[in-house]
Amino acid sequence: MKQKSSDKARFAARGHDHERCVAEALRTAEALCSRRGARLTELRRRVLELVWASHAPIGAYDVLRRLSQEHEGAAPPTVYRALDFLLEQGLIHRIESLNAFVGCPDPAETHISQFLICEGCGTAAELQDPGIERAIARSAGDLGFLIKDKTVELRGLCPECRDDQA
Amino acid sequence: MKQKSSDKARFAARGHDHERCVAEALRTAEALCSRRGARLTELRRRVLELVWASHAPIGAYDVLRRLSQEHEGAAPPTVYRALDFLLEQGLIHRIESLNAFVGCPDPAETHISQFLICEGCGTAAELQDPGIERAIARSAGDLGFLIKDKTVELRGLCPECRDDQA
DNA sequence: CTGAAAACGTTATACTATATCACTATCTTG
DNA sequence: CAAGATAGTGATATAGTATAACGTTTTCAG
Repeated sequence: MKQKSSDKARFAARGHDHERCVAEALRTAEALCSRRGARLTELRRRVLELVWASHAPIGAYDVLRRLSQEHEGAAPPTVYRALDFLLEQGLIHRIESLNAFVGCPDPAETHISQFLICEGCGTAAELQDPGIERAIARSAGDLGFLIKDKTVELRGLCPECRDDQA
Repeated sequence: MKQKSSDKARFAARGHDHERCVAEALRTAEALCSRRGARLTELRRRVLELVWASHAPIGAYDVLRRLSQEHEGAAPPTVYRALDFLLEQGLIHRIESLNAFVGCPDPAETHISQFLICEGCGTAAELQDPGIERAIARSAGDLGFLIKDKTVELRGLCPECRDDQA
C-alpha cells in the first residue's frame, strides 16, 4: 500500500535506503514545479539535493560549504536565494530553533506542520497532527487571536536514540 | 481575586499601566532570586528591566544599544550573559522565530509555554494551554518520541490589531 | 583573612542573513 | 525575429546574532 500523507509520520530508520528518499524528493519537486510553471533550475535542484543529504536539518552555510566544492563562486546569496525559492514552493521547511532547513517529504500541498527533532541523531520528523492543530486553533480562537503562521518544534529523543540511552 | 497562572493569558491592552507590569516583574524577580540564592546583580536587574520595556520581544542587540547609553563598555557578552542568567532563572523566555527575548509574567515555577505573537503591534502573549500540551504529549507519545523541550510560537494578529484592519 | 567560585571587562571571531548593483538568460509580445 | 520586460545569477559588501578566550574584580564560605 502506498504511503499516504495521512499516515503517522515516522522517524527515518537508521538503515533505510536514503538514496530513494532523495530520488523521490527530486522527482516530486520536478513534477510539482513543472505543473506550477516554477523554474527548478540546476542550482536550485542541487541545493534541494544538498538539503536532502540527510533527514537532519542543515544550516545554510553548511549547504554553502558543500556547494562551493563543485560550484565556483558560490556565495551566501547563492544559497539563500535557492533556499527562499524552495521555501516558497514548499519543498523545504525552515526550523526556527536551529536556523536550519529540512526537506519536506510531502510538498504537494503547502502546509504548516510540526517537527520532532532528535537531539541524539539530529533527525527531524514532520508531523501534521490534527489534534495539535485543533488545540492550537481553539486556544487562539478563545483569545480572539488570528493565526497566520505557526512554529511547533519539539526537541528530544527519537525512539532509536532513546533506546540507546537505556 | 488574585490572578492565577491557570487563568487565560491575555494580550496586554494598549492603554494599560505598563510601569506596574515592570515593577511587579522586578519585585517578583528579586523575591525569586533571593529565595533561590541566585544573584540578581545590578546589571542583570537592569537587563531584565530593559527586556520588560514592553510586551514585545526585544533583540539582544537592542538591549545592548540601550544599555550602552548608561553603561560604559557594555559589549555583546555583557548582554548575553545577563540574558542567559535570566533564561536559567525562568525570568525571561527566548522567542526562536524572532531571535528575541520577552519577560515571563509568571516565573515562579519554570515552565514551558506557548506564545502568541502579534505581527501588528509586536506584543507577545504567553499561554500555558493544557489542551495544546495534551495534544503534543499524545502525538509524541504515539511515535515513541521523548520530549525534552518545546517551541510553540504562533504569529498573527491580536484582537486589537485585528479590529484595526477590519 | 584567604582561597575558590562567580561575575564582569575586553577583544576577537564565528555564524546567520540581506542589500546592492552588474550581468545573463529566458520569456513575451508586437 | 527584435526589443523590452522579467527572472535568475555573480560578486562584493555589510548587517545582525552569538560565542570563545582570557584577564580582572567581586563575592562569599570556611
